[in-house]
Formats: sequence, C-alpha cells, structure tokens
Amino acid sequence: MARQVDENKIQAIKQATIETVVLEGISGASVSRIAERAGVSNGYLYRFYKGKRELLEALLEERLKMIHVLLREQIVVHSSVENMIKVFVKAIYKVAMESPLTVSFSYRLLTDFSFELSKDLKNQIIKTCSEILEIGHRTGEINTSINNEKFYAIVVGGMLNYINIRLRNIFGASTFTDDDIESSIQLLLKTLTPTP
Amino acid sequence: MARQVDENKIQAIKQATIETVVLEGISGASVSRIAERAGVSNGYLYRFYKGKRELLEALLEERLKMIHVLLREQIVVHSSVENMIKVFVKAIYKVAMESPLTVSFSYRLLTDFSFELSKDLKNQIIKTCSEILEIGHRTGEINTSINNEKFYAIVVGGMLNYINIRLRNIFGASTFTDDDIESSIQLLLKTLTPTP
Amino acid sequence: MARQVDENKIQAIKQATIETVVLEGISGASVSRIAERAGVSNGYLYRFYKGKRELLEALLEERLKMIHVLLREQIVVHSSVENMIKVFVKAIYKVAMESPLTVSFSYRLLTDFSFELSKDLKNQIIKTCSEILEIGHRTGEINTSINNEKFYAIVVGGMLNYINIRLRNIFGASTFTDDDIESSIQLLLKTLTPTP
Amino acid sequence: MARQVDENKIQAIKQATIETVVLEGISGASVSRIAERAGVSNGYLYRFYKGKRELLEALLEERLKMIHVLLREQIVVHSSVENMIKVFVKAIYKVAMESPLTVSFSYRLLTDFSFELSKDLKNQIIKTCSEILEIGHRTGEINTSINNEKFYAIVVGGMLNYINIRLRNIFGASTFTDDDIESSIQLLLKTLTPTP
DNA sequence: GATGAATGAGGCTTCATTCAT
DNA sequence: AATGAATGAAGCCTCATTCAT
Repeated sequence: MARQVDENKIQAIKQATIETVVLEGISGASVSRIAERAGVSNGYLYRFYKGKRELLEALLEERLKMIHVLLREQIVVHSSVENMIKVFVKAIYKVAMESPLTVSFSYRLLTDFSFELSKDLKNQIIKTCSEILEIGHRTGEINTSINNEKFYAIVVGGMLNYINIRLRNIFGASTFTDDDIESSIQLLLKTLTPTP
Repeated sequence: MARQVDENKIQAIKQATIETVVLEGISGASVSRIAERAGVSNGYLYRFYKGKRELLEALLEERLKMIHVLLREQIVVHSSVENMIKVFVKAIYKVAMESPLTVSFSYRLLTDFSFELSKDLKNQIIKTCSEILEIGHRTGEINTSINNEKFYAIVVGGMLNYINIRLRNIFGASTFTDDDIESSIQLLLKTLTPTP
Repeated sequence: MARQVDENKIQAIKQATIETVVLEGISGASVSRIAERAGVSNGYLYRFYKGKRELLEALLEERLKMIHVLLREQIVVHSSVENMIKVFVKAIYKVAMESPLTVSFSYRLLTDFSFELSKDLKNQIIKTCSEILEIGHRTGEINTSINNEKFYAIVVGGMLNYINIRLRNIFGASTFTDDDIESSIQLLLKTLTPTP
Repeated sequence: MARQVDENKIQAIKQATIETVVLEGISGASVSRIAERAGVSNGYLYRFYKGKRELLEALLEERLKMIHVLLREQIVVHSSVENMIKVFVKAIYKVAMESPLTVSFSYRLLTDFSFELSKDLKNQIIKTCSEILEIGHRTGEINTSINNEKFYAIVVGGMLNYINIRLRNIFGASTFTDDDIESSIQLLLKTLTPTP
C-alpha cells in the first residue's frame, strides 16, 4: 500500500557519507551536507540510524568487517603466511581501485580515537590475527616479537595508511600498478620476517 | 618583559591546542576548551590567529616544517641515503619520546584532507624529497620506481602512522626501545632499496 | 460494515490520544505515538482531523460538551440548585471512575491556554451557568456575588482539579468513596451559599 | 575588563519564560520564542541554564519556594490554623495581583506531571504541611481524615486553580476584590473543618 | 481506502567569533 | 592589553504533514 523503502536512497546515504567524510573531513561531514549529497531530505537518515555517530560507526563496522573477511578467508585457503599476505594485499588493492573513497573512509575513522568498533568485531579481528600469528610463529615466518596488536597495525593499518596517502592525490584516476602491489607485499613480508 | 608574557601565552595556546586535539578529538577541541586549558581567555586567542582553523593549520604547518627540517638537515650532512634515513628516524623518535602528543597531532591533521599545508611548505617538501631521491637513484640506494610522493608516503607518512599506532596505547608512559628505532630504520631502508 | 470498521478506528484514535496525552504529556503525545497506540497508521488520522491540534481540540470540545450536558440536564429535571449540584457531582464522579484518563485529559487541555473551546460551546456553557445562577439567585441558594465565571470556576474547574489531583496518585486503582462524593457536594454547596 | 553579566537580561529571560509558557502554552514556549520575547539572543540562556527543561524547573522551583515560604511564615506567627489560612490566602492574592502570570506559570507546571520539584523542596513542603496539620488536629480545626497530600492539594492546589481560572479572562486588568479573598478563605476553612 | 516512506520546518543546543569594558 | 559577555549561524534531531503506492 505504502511506498516501499527505496534501497537506492539508503545506498545513496552510505555513499554520500563516505564521500563527505573523506572530501570534507569528519567535522565537515554535517548531516545536512551528507543528506544534500545523497539527494535525500535532512531527517531521512534517522529512519535507519539513531544519529550521526551511529551512522558513521555502522559504516566503519561494515567496511572493516569486509576487510576482516578478506583476511580471514586466507586462513582457510592457505597454509603459509606468505600466501595469506599476498592474496590479502591483492584483495585490498582491488577494493582500493574499485572504491578508493571507501578505503580512505575506513582509515580516517579508524585513526580517530573517538570512533569505536563493536566488541564483537574487535574480538573476531583479534582471533583472526592470533590464528595467523600462530601459524607464522610455527612456520618461522613471523618474528616472535610481533604480537596481535603489532601484526594488525602493520598489516591492516600499514596498508590502509599507504593506500590513503597515495589516494590523497589521485582520486578519480587512482591507479595502482602491479609494482605497487608487489612492493607492498614484499614490504609487509619483510617487516614480519624474523631478523636473521 | 611584556613580550615575555606573550610568548609564554602563545606557547601555552599552542600546547593546549595540541593536547586538546589529541585527547578530545578535532571536533572536541572547541576554542573555549583550548583557551581554558591554556589558562587564557576565550578571545585572547584571536589576537594571534584569525580563527580556529587558522590556529590549527598554523600549528600543523609549524610541526610539519619541523619534520621537514629534520629531513632536510640530513642532505647537508650525509652523502648516503642510508645515513640520512638513520639519523632522520632517530630524530623523529626523539621527538616522539619527548612530546608524543605533538606527533599524534601532526598525524591527525595530516590525515584529515580538510586541512591544508601551505603551497610553500609543500614545495619545499617536494624539493627535499626529490633531492634525496636523486641522490638515492645515483647511488643506487633507492628503487627507481619510487617517486616523490611514494618516498614521502613511506618515509614520513609511514613513520608517523607507526608511531601513532604505538602511542595510542601508551600515552604517558610511552617508551620506545632502541630495537624499535633500529627495526624502523631497517624497514624503511628495505622498502626503498631496489629489489635485486 | 465498512462504516463499522471506521467507527472502531476513530474510537481507537480518540482513546489513544487521551491515554497518550495523560500518560506522556502533551508534548510527548506525538502523532506517531498516538497512531501506534491506536493500532492505526500514521497518516490515517488525517482522514478525520486536519492536524494534531484539531484532533486535540475536537476531543477537548467533545469531552467538555459531555460535561456541559451533565450540567444542563439538571436544569430540566430539578428545580433547586442543591439537587442540580448533587446529581451533577455524582455524574462527574461516575465518569471519573469509569474513565479517569478522560477527566485528566480534559483538565490538562482546559488548563493550557493555548487550546481553545469553540465559541459555540463557550456560549452554551455561559448560558447554562447563567440559567442555574438565575434560579439560585431567585431561590436564594446562591450568593449574589457569584457570577457566571466564578460559578464555572468553582463547580466545573474545582471538581476537575480535585479529581485530577486525586487521580494523580491512583491511576489504575482509582477509587472514590461515597464519602468523597458527599464531601465534594457539601463543599460546593457551601461555597455557593450566601454567607448569612 | 570584560562586560559584566547583565542582571536585567537574566530577569528578562525569567519573565519572558513565564509569559511565554502562560500565553502560548508549554509546548508553544520554544527557546527561540522565549529569547525573542526577552530581547536576548537564542543561545544566551544556556549560560545560566543547562537547557530548556532546567530553566523551567528552576523557575518552578523558585516560584514554589516562594509560595512555600508564605505558608511557612504563618506557623511562626500564628497559633491557630484559621489565622494561618487567612494570612496565607491574602498573601497569595497579593502575588496574584502583582504578577498574575507568575501564579499561572506555577500552576501550569505543577499540573504537568512531566516537571519535577527538587526532593529538597518537596520535603520542606511536606514538613510544613504536617506541622500545620498537627496543630490543626490538636486544636480540632482540621478534619482528621485530611492528610498531608490532601491538605496541600486543597490549600495550595485549590488556590492556584481558582486564581488561574479567574486570571484566564482578566489578564492585565486582573482585579480581585476583598470579597474574593474573603470567600476563598471561608471556602478553605470550611473544607478543612471537621464535619459536625 | 490505508499505509508508511519521505519531507522539511522548526526545535534544542553548541560554539566560533565579536566587542564593550 | 585582556577578558568573557553576548551573539547568531549552524549543527543535530524530532515530528507534523504529505503523498506515492
């Protein structure tokens, strides 16, 4: 009887939020500006999110969950950390090329201490990291001085940081070459490797 | 004498700004809170800065100019990129240990695309990077696929990112060991080095 | 048949409005909350009322008309003011016991100067009051210093106020005894009676 | 050095709040309208009150404290309940004539279940009521069936209600005669008196 | 007819900025 | 010179109302 919820509009809100946060900064991302960019009325987003913070955190959660899945998938498929890293890095670059703003968005909120991930996702990420670490330590691929936190900082944080800086100047025409991917992989592996 | 007082107050404002931004977030850093922390009246701040944004950008500029100087100094003193990196990294860590909030501050604003560096500083940074790169390419220490942007991303961005993540959990008691410094150096050199 | 359904829904809306206003306050009584409580869609309500204010005023009008009828009926049946008051008070208490929220609702809106009764109802009430007054003055039952306004304030306002205060603490288990009724009657009569 | 807080403006805010609530209803009393009427900027009142609710409750508290004082003073001066009531009623009427809106304001907020008095004031009021009751029960002036709550409802609530209804139509030129006062006194005394 | 998706005016509040003192 | 009183634009959010379905 009534109009159906317009899925396009929800997507538009998500997309507009990501764009606005990245292009105008977190404090520049006012609800009005997001709504305007999404082509939606000011109060509409409150039908789906309790407020602005919830919107941002939900999006951060969604994006990081996606990244986590990329990491977790590798455990199932590969038995060496090297291969896990290789495939993971390639996957991240794929995302960065397809929707660069998304990566910047994740990075920005992750960097801002005032946004929190859910306990649940945090635990999953820690679990995945320790599983990979355990493998790496067993196979001797990962330096024993590296703990969960450092591993995450290097692999996820490091990748996001690097991509973010690169993206800063090349939005739109963002192109990463195979060399970029390959050198990132080598970089990460080297960092994790035990010092001889 | 009068000028002395002013200098102290300006320093207090700068320090308060850095602390407030890092500890309460960019959006939590209102002018009142900064002024309060600096022990200065609300409007006093406007004697030196046109507004809040100018204050933040001036501070960012100042901090990054400082970092730039650390980099530039090396060109004069050293002839190999390896030594430049070594001394630069040590210098950055020194700053991070003496005033960790300063590093976090620079990182936070640098990450936020809505804050801009001056054209002038940008150019200087680019110039310094290309001079180092030129040396590195001549001596064969740096991979030819690395351009100005990548160099900056890796050396400055990478360092700030890594230190910031480490600082996140250890404010106050922040201690970096010689091992941290050494491994960062090795990491950067490895990344820059041409693949054999 | 179709009309039957409508009648039920209108009643549900009315009842829900009364409950919501009393239990959540006038400003807490949003259209959505009323509609939700009535088990009706948000917009359905606008088929019968132009807007929220009209809904509230129509209900206030309806309830006060009802109270007015209780008063007016007495003129036809009784010839002494004493009897009029007696029966009227009993009738009001009956309503208060059967649907206490209704009484609170009328009281709340009547108390709020921003809601208006229709000119028509106002005139009817004035007319009824002056007819009773005329009788009372003729029979010597009512003090000549009491005019229409005072009469209304004492008899209707006073009753509603007293019942409302009592109800405030006893919603649900609201019980008024015969003593309550009797003492209210005595109180009103005494107040109206000429001082010897 | 800096401007001094303008006491007039604070008074203007209080007065404007009272006027707006009474004349436009509680829900019509928006912060903008209050500020406008007070001739003060929109955000100014947040320097003195945390928010709209606090402003209203502080004012309610202030006004009711004043009424409570009027009641409490009588205990010290008089030994019979009759005299206490007499002087109290006269005092209330005085207030009603000097600043009628104030009385309406108190009544309105008191009637709205969503506004609360402080525990402290509540306790003081209860204490005062029970002291008067105790005296009245000892002297036989007050019906033993009347408890604190009923006493308060009849004496304070009843007076406010009556005055409020009367004021509704006569703002500005509000005049209460000595007869009004006298009949209110008789009314209250009669209500409290034990039935023979 | 009936729904509830969608709107946007308006509410409350914060805070950068100005300016009288 | 320095303060902080005062402003008002702009932010977040609610909700009465409209209208496509």
